[in-house]
Amino acid sequence: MTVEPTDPTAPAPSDFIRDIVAQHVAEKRYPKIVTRFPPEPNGYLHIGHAKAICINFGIARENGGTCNLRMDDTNPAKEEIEYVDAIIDDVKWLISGWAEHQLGFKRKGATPAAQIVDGKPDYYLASVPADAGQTELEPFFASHYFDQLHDYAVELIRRGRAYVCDLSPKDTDDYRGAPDRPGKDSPFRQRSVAENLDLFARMRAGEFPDAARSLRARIDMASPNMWLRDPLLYRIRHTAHHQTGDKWCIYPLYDSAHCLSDYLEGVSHSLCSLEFTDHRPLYDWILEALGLPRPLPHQYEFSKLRPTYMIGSKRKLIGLVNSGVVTGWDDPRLPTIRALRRRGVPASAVRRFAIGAGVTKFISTTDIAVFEHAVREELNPIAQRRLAVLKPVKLVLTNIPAGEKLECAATNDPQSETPTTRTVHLTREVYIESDDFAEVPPPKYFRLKPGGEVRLKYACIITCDEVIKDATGAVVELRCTADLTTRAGGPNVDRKVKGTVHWVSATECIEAKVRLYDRLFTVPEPGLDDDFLKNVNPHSLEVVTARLEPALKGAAPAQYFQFERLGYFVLDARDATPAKPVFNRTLPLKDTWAKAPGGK
RNA sequence: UGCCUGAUGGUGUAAUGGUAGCACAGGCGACUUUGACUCGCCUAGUCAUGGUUCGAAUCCAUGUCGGGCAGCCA
Repeated sequence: MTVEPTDPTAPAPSDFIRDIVAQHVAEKRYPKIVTRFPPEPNGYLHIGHAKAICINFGIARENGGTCNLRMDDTNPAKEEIEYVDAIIDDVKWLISGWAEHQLGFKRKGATPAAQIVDGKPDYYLASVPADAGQTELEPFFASHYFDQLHDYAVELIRRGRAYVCDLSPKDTDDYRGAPDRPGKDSPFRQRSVAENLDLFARMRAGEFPDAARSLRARIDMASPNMWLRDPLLYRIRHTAHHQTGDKWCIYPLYDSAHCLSDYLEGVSHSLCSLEFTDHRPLYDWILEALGLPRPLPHQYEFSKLRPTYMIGSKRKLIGLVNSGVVTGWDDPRLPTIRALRRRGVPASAVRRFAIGAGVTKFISTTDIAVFEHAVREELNPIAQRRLAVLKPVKLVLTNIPAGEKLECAATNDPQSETPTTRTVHLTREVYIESDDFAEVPPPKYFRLKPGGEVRLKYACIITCDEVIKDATGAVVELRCTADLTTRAGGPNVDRKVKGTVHWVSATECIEAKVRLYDRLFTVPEPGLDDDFLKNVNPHSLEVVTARLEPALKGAAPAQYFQFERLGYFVLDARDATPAKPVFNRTLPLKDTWAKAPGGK
């Protein structure tokens, strides 16, 4: 797909959902296109969520609409406030520069307001742009609708569409039947409206212990769709909620809360992943049963984004963190948004990848190479070039006196239309990459070898005269001659040699810890195996002490660098200090040589 | 042996009854003071079988294979 996700003027890529939205826009079915991104605050966002974010915000963006960020927090037992801030932060980062004007928040503390529409009572909570700024804003919370949700539940009872059921959880299961076997009616199904109203009020008042009773929709215990077999709407949970404290001891379930939350916010298109397909008839049933006055939202499902070599399952992610395989939720090897960000992946690259994967109902796995391509595609034009040597070997230019500094102009941004340069100093002693020298070179090796020539990038051509080894036979020093006539401005600057090699001055460089990350797993689909920990790549992290050119001393977090011929790097925002820089390798450069028979 | 849902090169995706295209990956070559980038060329596909039609990836039927659903999780 040839989209430019970062270009705000780019035409929207078409897919089956966008086609539907376009049709609704054409027929003016809704006053405004409103989508939503509804994470449950019980974990961190990951690359899979990025797809949902891109679809929901993308469709809002393309239709002059809004996408509400809503915490789907109807289960106090599982959710924690700690995740809320992280989610907000991740979403804002991901849409920044692309769809931040679409982000819908609400005034702090706001709840849906009662209104009359077409003579009917109604509740509505409008969004305000998150970038409006004048007032204190917050995301939406399903828990902030508990009053209205409760009123809707009461209305369902009044309409004879819901009842209080005294069946235990175990009996409820038994009565439900199985996919190929109809369930049977609860003995409490025919209670009177008055009795149901009374019982539900007493549930709310806290008269019954957890799970003693529940509120159920009265639909059809013989439905082939399990979710229509009198699904639970409310359960009793004597648990405090991070938003509502101990105000409630009954909490709505996903199915009763989600559709109504969408409605309350004026959502037009509720876009979610495939596993909710079976819930859609229930989503529609609840909204229709209530006879609501405004246009109803509708749900459409798409398949998740599953890149190879990554895992999306919350449980497995927790397993990685708790087992100590990774250092935390933002460990750069993880597919969480925080981790990707720390690793040096720009938000635009996450978007490019997520959008490029397309929107379908086909359950697919996306080659991680597509992700890596998207990252390089975004980084190549913007990353500042620098020289760094990861695994140094000393090289002495015997014809340059100690103390002499030869100025060389190094290009910062070769992809720019107006490239700029900085100065690096060529000195008598430099470091080059140990990979760039071979005493017995493989075929087609055009780096440095005994008696061979190579260009020190931005400097000059050198010849290797002598190889010095230690007692164990390891190469400790290369003694070379520099041909200064091949420097920029020199008479032989245009002399060609096959190989060009990066280097840093041994006397001017700085030391830094550099983390070389590789994919976390050794198999493309680690999630397939329940014992996925055994597929962890033991070499997913290598830490080296590298030598960097002095310009890197002033590096700031979120500055993207390309260490020439090596890859893309960023300062580690968490562990680096001014005195002790730490860099993370985002990705290595593509390396055709490494794939060649002689290469590595 | 229930309901829902899907199937296009190795991977992902487009073609909405009219030339099966794009991207990634892979291969070859050009360029190169990054074995990067860029550029050129190449490899490779409609799940199967019937049917409708002048014409089918697309519509119909049957089959095969994949995924989801039996939480008081979302």
